Amino acid sequence: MDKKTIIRTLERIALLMELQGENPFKVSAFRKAAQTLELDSRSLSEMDDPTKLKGIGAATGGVITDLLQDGESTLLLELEKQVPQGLVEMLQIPGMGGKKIAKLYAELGIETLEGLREACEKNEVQALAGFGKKTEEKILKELDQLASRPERYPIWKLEPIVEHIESLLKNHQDVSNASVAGSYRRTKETSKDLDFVIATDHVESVKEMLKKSLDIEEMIADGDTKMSVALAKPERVDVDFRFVVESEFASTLHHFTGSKDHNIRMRQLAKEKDWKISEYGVEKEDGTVTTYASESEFFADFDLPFIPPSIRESGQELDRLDELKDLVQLENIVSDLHMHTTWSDGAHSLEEMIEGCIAKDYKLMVITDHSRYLRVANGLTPERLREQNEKIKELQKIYPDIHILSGTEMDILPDGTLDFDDELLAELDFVIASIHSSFSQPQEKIMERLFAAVSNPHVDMIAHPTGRIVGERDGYEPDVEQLLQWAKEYDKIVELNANPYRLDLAVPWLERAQELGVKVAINTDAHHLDHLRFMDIGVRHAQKAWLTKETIVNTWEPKKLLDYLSRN
DNA sequence: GCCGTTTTCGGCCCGACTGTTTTCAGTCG
Repeated sequence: MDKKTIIRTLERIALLMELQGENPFKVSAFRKAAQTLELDSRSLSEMDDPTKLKGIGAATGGVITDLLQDGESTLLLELEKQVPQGLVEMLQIPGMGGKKIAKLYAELGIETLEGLREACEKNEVQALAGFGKKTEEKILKELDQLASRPERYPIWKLEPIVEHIESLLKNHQDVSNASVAGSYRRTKETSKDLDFVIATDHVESVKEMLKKSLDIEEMIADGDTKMSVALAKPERVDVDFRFVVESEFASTLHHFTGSKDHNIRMRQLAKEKDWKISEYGVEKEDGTVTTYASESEFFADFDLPFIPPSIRESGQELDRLDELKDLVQLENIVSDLHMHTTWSDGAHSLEEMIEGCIAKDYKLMVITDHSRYLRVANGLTPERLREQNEKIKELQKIYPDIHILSGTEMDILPDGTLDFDDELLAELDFVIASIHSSFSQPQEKIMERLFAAVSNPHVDMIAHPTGRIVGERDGYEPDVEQLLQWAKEYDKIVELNANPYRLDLAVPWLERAQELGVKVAINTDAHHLDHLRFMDIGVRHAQKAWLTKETIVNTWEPKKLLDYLSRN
């Protein structure tokens, strides 16, 4: 029996109970028990007695005991018998929760999506108490859309939408403050919808502007303080707008940035002081409501430092405040170790990229164009690479304020050899190795290729180690644990590729890398000057794994990094 | 269902919106 199975069982029980229309507090007790186990970093065998944990009582503890003893839970088996499978799918329908689904099942015997459709078409649903004509119509409409709508949208699809909406808001005369909130602001890889908080004294005028400027497929809600729409283009994504007055902006932004668990922890903190947090401010013990000019002031009122949105997740961030001072920040970044120029498939010249990095106040940069194997990307032959190397040396004299290193992003070929020989690699300041081909090879072969790179003395870093595209493809699925072990053993850097398409490695692997003491570099892999801005997303992604400045080599001063690179 | 020393019963984070009602339940975040 492993911890994951226990957690999944408790969550499944909660879900099935919800579908029975159970008391929501009872349902959440099972969810909380699952979360308690999840948040405990110990494995099951390291735990003395999991049933003694706070939040686990007689019933949830009984489930754990059952699983440990018999490998199954009688409670779950019982529930699975009582609750038809099809009810779980009904939860995907917006507006349908446990209570309504339980009622439809109890009174009309509806247990599948198809059954629900038939009942609606026969107008049986609107006859139930608590249901009506509109509910029935809405269910039918949502059933039609169910198959076509993705559950979550990757960050790179949302980014242009967010930029567009933020610019609309910031350029509107009646908007004094506006920000995206929700999981997007927390830099989650994917989001279910978008949330915006808007400070204004003229809600109607801002709403009118948004209705006119956005391509809206459906108005989901249209109230005095909140408007929800489904966009038609470029994605059918739901967007929520919350309107507040300027003085409430900071606390509303905090509230709608979440996460839910972070907010619950904050509310518990407030409760200990006999205060009450709402999105409009903090109600003190004497009944007065305090508002804040910024989130920093809000946290300060609780004697807390500013907690970056990226780490507001499990609520456990409040137990790790002493680690905040070491957490990597954008202003700590002094170099970018992976970028392309017109020499291969980049859009800008060497000079332009150098000036772009100087504009970012970087102290060091590495030019890493593709190697010859990557024909589609105009990969450099050894001759052209040597030529580029010479050119960079000349440019270094023209730009003395930044260290310009000569590097390559060298392909690891499908047969497990490297694209350049050791003699050439030895002439370079920095060598990246990466896989761009034959993703579908068996893991064993992929690992053979990665080992060839890691074990080569000239290779400094493995770029985008899994080849994944967020929300699109899993990449070549290497044994990342093994790769990280090798990186430790051979003292190599693994990349956190900051391009929002990639964000590779993913957060759990970054946590593991730091745990093992493996060095990480956050790089933009810029193919365009504009891509240098991805550093910000990369840093926030790194924060989600609680990576420290020390772990991230591009926070290091040039001397320290150069010393490391000349270690052999 | 779980918790707790101002509690072993009564609250559990809190508020907006919709659709159903005719004062509120359900859902959502």
